[in-house]
Amino acid sequence: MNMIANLNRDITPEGPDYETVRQVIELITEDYRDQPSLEAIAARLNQSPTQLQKTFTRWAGLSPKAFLQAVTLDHAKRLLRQENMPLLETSIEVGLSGPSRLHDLFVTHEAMSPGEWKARGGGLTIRYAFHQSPFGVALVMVTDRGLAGLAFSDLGDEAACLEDMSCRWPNAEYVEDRQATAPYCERIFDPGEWSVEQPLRVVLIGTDFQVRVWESLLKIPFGKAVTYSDIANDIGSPKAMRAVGAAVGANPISFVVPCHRAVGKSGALTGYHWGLTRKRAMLGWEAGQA
DNA sequence: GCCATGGCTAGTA
DNA sequence: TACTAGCCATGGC
Repeated sequence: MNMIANLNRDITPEGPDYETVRQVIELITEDYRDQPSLEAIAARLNQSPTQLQKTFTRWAGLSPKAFLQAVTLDHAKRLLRQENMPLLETSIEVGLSGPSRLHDLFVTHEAMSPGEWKARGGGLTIRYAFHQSPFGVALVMVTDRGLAGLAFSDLGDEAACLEDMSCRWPNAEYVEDRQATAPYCERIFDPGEWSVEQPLRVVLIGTDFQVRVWESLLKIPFGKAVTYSDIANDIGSPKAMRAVGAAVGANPISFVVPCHRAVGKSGALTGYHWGLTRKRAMLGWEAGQA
């Protein structure tokens, strides 16, 4: 698995490849009509084309051109069409009864009781810290029951990011604690650490409906995509696709609960709480690991 | 009233 | 044909 090496390099502070990647995707997205050449992009970023090519390929496992193709409408449509059936079969048992193979990052999850949800985090101690990740700065939040939150931020926006997350559970007590969060962060972004024996523990804090949607998201395999209405079908409310969209958007544990794998029926990416650019990056990166 | 939806229609090139 | 803008039913917040 070459992605292990990729990730380790990215997590070190001196390997902020994501920043370069982000700018490339952004540029291409803005100017996609005139399909800027590698030379043109490199010039805009003040880098040599070969250097840019190398950085990008190291990060994504894909050349910039191939990466771009992986994030286009056509590709997303193909993903949806060929795989539509087996993706969300409700065969997987979810719940507290031990590790389920929920997408490739093995996860056990438990949901908060309605009472705990209503308390808006009251009585809960949440430890958090910012870490480097392949997708920019990551805010990791844990409780003693497991991972509760994962968010992303660009450099300099950490405060807003923390604010965004902490107002979801306003009554919780927040403690900055790198010691507590670091092991989670390493597990999540290092696929070598993904194992059935020691699944990642996550706590889903949300309404009943939201938790059902998030459980459904956990069933989407790595590198695949489903539509919002697929999810609506899966949870038994086929007409609630719009509500599903809202619930997907409220997912507090991005990446681990793969909300970036939900796209519109047309294959359009529609939205992403942490920025469409980041959604593209995640989808393209996953395509490159196959 | 909001919505990270989706389906339908009518108007363009 | 093919793409777009507009309209609205929908369900959970």
